[in-house]
Amino acid sequence: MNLKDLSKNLGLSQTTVSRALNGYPEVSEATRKRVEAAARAHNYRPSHRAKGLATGRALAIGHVIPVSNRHEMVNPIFGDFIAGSGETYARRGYEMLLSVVADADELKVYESLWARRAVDGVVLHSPRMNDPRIPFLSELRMPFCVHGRASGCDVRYTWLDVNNRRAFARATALLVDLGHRRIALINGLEEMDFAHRRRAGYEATLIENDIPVDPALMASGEMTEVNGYEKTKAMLEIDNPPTAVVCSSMISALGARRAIEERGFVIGKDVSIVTHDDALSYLQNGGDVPIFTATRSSVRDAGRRLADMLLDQVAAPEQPPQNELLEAELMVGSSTGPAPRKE
Amino acid sequence: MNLKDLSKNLGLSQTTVSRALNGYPEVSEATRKRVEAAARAHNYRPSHRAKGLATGRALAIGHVIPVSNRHEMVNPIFGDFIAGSGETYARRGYEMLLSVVADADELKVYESLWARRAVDGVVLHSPRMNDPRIPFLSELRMPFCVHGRASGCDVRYTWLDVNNRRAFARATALLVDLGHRRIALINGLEEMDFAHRRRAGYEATLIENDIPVDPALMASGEMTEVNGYEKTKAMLEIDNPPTAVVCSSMISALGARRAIEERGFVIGKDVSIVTHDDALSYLQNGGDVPIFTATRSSVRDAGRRLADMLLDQVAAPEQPPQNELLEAELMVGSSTGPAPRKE
DNA sequence: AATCAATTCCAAAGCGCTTTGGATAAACTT
DNA sequence: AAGTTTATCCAAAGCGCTTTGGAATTGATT
Repeated sequence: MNLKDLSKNLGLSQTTVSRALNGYPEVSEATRKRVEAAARAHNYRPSHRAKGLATGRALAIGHVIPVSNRHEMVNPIFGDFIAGSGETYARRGYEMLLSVVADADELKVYESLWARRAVDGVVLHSPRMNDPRIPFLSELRMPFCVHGRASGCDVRYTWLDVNNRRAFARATALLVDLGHRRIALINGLEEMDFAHRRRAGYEATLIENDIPVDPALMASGEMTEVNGYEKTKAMLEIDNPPTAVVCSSMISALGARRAIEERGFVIGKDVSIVTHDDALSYLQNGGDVPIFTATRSSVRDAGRRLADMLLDQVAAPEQPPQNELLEAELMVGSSTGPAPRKE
Repeated sequence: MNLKDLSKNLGLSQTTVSRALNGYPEVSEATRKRVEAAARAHNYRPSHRAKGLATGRALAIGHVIPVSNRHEMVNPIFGDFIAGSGETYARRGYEMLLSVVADADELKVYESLWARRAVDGVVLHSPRMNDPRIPFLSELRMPFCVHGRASGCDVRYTWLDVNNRRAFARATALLVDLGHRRIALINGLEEMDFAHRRRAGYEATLIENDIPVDPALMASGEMTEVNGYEKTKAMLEIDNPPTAVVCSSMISALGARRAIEERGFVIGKDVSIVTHDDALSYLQNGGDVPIFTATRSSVRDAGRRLADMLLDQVAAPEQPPQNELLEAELMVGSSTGPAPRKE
């Protein structure tokens, strides 16, 4: 059933039917009701494609998922983030288009999406420092919105980020307050902007408290269980090992826990853990009492909000870019305790 | 830059340019070369939307991601699965459209996608037993492909599945061979078809070996860390507790490990674990030696293959449905060992 | 020299919608 | 009664592509 058939059926012109369905005022209430009823009865749905052609808008937002060609890794937060933004798109009548792409080809994919007018805008994931995608998209004049930020990019752009620096400063401060002085950092990949900010927060707190920043206690890598395990394990073997670990993700924290327990230590007693928790649906941080003491910020909420910001920008491209900084909440669980006394 | 401009630029008709670019034979090689060069020079990309309108095909495949409204849970395998199928779509010139939807509204979304001709077909995720979506899509005559199978559906349809029954039979047999007789099963949600098959494999092996099937040793639930932990913990507290656990996912297995170690037991000595491993990129099962003994089947490969099967079906809808059953490989890691002697 | 087939190209219609620029009829002013 | 609004509707163009049904040109065949 298409517009033509429907209007023929009703004895009206396509114009009138189209206007009736899209809420234009130049249609009497009586005919509008009649049209709406007929549309429902015939299960009529306007073709998204034709609508897009006619209006020049794609009515779709692109998400380009970079698959790191180093480790073929898909960011585990991705599912929850998409779930959040998907809600917004559904509510506001947009489609979500996904492209999975080796990160080397990413710029080409943006260009192609835009040239074909396949989308009205894109969400940029996992920004790196001085991320080349940001000036590229700016120059393309394609609406976009970044999940995170990129230090070193001087153009203005829309972003939504967690206050990573503050979160990790607070996490570290909590451990310092508990008497820890050998605090390790298991961070994400160094080139990622969030990792950079987290480290800055961690270092700032150490320095404030006159604790030396020791490179031997700082590791970075993909946020996998195995990486968390290996980095923690290595650190526990050095002289003067850490009594506490700050982790960049629940998954690395699970690895850290394995390394610690494998060595016969008790979490929260011999070695404490604080981790960042993205509130992933399949990795809830325990029940009433969190397993891990954590800085928590829901990535699903972020997806919801970010999609709204992007759609706003698509609707009004001349408006100045919006920015939003979310604060993580610090939840104390059972993985932290006072630093063990030196014997 | 659109077709019209490009053809004007070349002094050719739109017909010729279109044919040159789409590889039709009624164009001389010389003009084809010329057209291709010009297209590249002007960075011309045909509008996907207009192409779709003209051909009647959407050139897109839909993935409807059900978000369980019970637990707001996004399936963690989703990211890797999408990464796999995305590769196929990119290679074959299709887009991937994602709809995130509360599972109660799922049928409506399929209907809408099809009525609007927004997609040429859909991938059906997480089939349940007697899944109503399968007859629904069949009746809609919409091409679809199931990741998994659904017992109790008598219509023929295209699917790709892991041999879950065999995998879990082998996992259980391995434990029986090691002398275990109290073997627990931490399964996914009972209404899921894969959980049903896994349980069937588990039970069959027990019965074959004259081991009683004890309901007290069988649990099911969402495959989260917390659920794995709680179910395992509860089982360890009963009389005659299990000496081995078969888990439905790495994530539950991490929870099981936590419960076991918390009680002071050593994995692979006091209690053994075998888990199914979907080979998720962020949850690799260790390095050279697997952490967990596991039945392994890459969900990313499944995504790649399934997308190919669906596109084949879209291209030739009259062909009979294809089915593919993948065998999981059994990898022995350090989480299994002989059953402890009764003291 | 006329016919035929093959090659190469094109004009125009059509996909399903929106939107512009009226047309018509009814209601209101002067 | 004539002119002016207002409310309601419509015909047709256009979005950017594909595809049908020729037309023009060339070379080969009788």
